[in-house]
Amino acid sequence: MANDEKIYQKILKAIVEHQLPPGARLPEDRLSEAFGVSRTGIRKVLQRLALEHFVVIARNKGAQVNHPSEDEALEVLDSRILIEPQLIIGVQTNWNSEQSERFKDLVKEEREAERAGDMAASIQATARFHYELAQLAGNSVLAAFVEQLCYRSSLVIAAYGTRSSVSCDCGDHSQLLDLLDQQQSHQAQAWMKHHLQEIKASLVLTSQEEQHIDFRRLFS
Amino acid sequence: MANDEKIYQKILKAIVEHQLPPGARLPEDRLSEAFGVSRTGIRKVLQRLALEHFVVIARNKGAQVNHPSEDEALEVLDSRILIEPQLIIGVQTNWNSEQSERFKDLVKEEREAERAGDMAASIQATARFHYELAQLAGNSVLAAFVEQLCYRSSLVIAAYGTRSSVSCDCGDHSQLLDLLDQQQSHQAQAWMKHHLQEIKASLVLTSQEEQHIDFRRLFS
DNA sequence: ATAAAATTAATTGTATACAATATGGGTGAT
DNA sequence: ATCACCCATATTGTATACAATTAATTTTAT
Repeated sequence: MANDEKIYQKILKAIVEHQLPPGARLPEDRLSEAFGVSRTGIRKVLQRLALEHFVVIARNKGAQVNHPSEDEALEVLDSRILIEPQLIIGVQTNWNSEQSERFKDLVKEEREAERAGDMAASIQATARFHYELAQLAGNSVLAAFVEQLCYRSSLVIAAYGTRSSVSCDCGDHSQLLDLLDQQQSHQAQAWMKHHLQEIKASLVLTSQEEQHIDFRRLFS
Repeated sequence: MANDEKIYQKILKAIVEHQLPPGARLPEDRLSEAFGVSRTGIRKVLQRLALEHFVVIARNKGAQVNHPSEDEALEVLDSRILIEPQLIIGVQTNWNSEQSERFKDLVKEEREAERAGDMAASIQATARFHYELAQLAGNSVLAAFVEQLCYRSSLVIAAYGTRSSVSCDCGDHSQLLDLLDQQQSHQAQAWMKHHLQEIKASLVLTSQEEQHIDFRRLFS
């Protein structure tokens, strides 16, 4: 793998695993000495992360981890609700016992991470479950977009999520696998939609988070 | 607008309008002298175009306009078929006479460009119709993705399209506007799906384009 | 004359230097 | 004491220089 790519992966991992919280500044020279490359390589990575909405770059002010707005948070989840259930149709046609085993392993990983209290691993495993499923639908253009949306969801959860958002306790991913095993694609589709709506509903949007609080009203 | 952004827009325009055909090389120094900036700025733009699949960058070999594979071509269209009809629901709820007028103007632009034989303007207007419609659905995350898909479609048409792909002669966009005016959202949805399927069907996938031709068989 | 090898030219990859811009601290005036 | 202004510091923006790689051309040997 190219060196840039490695740096990109490491920073992205730190962001989606909530090691770098929304709003954290990412100064170029600090990163360049941390990774042992010049600012040139760091800039390249930061620009990419910015295009993918993981960081925001303000001119002459540098990059910081994106703190998604409430609108953005909802739109990311709504996008997944619109796309992922539709992909189940394609997933079902490519479903076989081999895939079934593979995804059962993934669920096992999720469970172990959650049991161990390893939130970072838990977040990664959950996202992987969703976007590897998307890949199975056979459209790599859509799968790449869903992958991005899954990672953006991790960022959304960092900003607005609760314990239940990450651990997905609206039921287990294994329920979906059972439905796929039984060829109940229509129910699997409904399950996916409901699952994502639960995640969306678990977000706490305070709706006044530093967006011009009306002090006059507050203190009179 | 930032200088980078202007250069990005110009190169992207040249690509989607088929001024720069698939496969065309994009040497950094040539571009840097053309735009009057150093290679640094050009590289930034090329990296972005690469992430968005408009160019491909081979290590130590530079950038060239992407020549989408047949798979990619079909997947781009399939993605639009999956998403855009769904967006019609949201479009209908935000539809009013003001929007109706705005889109009628856009269709007029399309017609004039086609009548004048200005293919570049025709391509631009057609793409705009689709992604401005997507914006009206109220989800800017999805709208941005659809915008990208529309531009990628222009590239797909450059590679595999026929006359009918660009001029969309499966009927006119104004038909959709009529359905929206009459609140026939379900039919509008069906129209959109059919419209995109027509574009997909108009592609000519020769299925042997320089992918290891069997010379022995050919000349014996 | 052909094919392999070596050299030259062209192009990209990376680091560094300098300029431009924003941020924070401090001085001075009111 | 407070506010405005200016300077110092830190950080990003852009250009350039040099290294590394690839492609092309010439040379040389068979």
